[in-house]
Amino acid sequence: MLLRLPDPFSFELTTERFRAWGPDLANLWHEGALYRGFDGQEVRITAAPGGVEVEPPMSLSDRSGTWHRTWPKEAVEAYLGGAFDLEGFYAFAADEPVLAPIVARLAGFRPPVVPDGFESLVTSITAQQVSLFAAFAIRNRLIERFGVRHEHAWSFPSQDALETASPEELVELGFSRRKAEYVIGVAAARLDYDALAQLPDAEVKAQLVQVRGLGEWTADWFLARHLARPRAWPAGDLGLRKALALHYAGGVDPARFAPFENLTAHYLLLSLRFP
DNA sequence: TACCAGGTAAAAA
DNA sequence: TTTTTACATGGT
Repeated sequence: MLLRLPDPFSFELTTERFRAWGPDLANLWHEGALYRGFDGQEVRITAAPGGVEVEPPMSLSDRSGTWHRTWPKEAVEAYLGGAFDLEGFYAFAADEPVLAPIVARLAGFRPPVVPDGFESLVTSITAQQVSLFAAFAIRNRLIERFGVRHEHAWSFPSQDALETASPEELVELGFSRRKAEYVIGVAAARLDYDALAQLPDAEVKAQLVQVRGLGEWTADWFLARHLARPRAWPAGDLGLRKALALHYAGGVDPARFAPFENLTAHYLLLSLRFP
């Protein structure tokens, strides 16, 4: 079925993240298609005029036991960054000397959204301190060991699976002992992700950084990549700092990018990989 | 071989 | 209170 996405939309740029550091088993790019599990079922997403083609429809039964053919339209739309205000951002960026050529070159890029809060946090922990090549390698081994396999992609490991893992098992996959404890601790913490999604940015951060292993950088990326908050700004991110140093010698106040900090960060980072 | 890479908590000063 | 250190892997 065709899922329309707000124009402009570039499937190639939006899915680039899932190929940039090698395969991503939870968001698997294979022969021009993107595979991802939604509610335990694998969906295949391909480029199509005006949006993307999504298949197969999912089979669900309602309370009366009747079977319906349906599909996770809202989930896939959110996953592909459908909620971002690209039109507003492009109007804003047109008057900004650095951003104007970048958004022109990367037109249609919608930052993909991590559909699951727990997955977002654990993925960030794997990326703390190490290169993204190393992070993806370790995360893929975590997914193969504790996730659920579909035809192509895997569903990310559940909180149950990782809470009952031992630190030693995660160390075998390449986690440091301390990061293994972070992951298991976050699983055991059973954060109320629905409740977090209702809170303002600052309160989400305040709650997350109470959890061992979740610092400001991780909380900022949770706001940016999972909750898709427009004002999220991962100020401590090494890649973002590199992009800013490249374009704004002498420094820049992020307030300059308000209220599009999240999209600005994503476009600056992607521009490093599309110079 | 070193060194760096989309951090964080805990120890030491 | 501020500064320093340990951490483990993958690429260059």
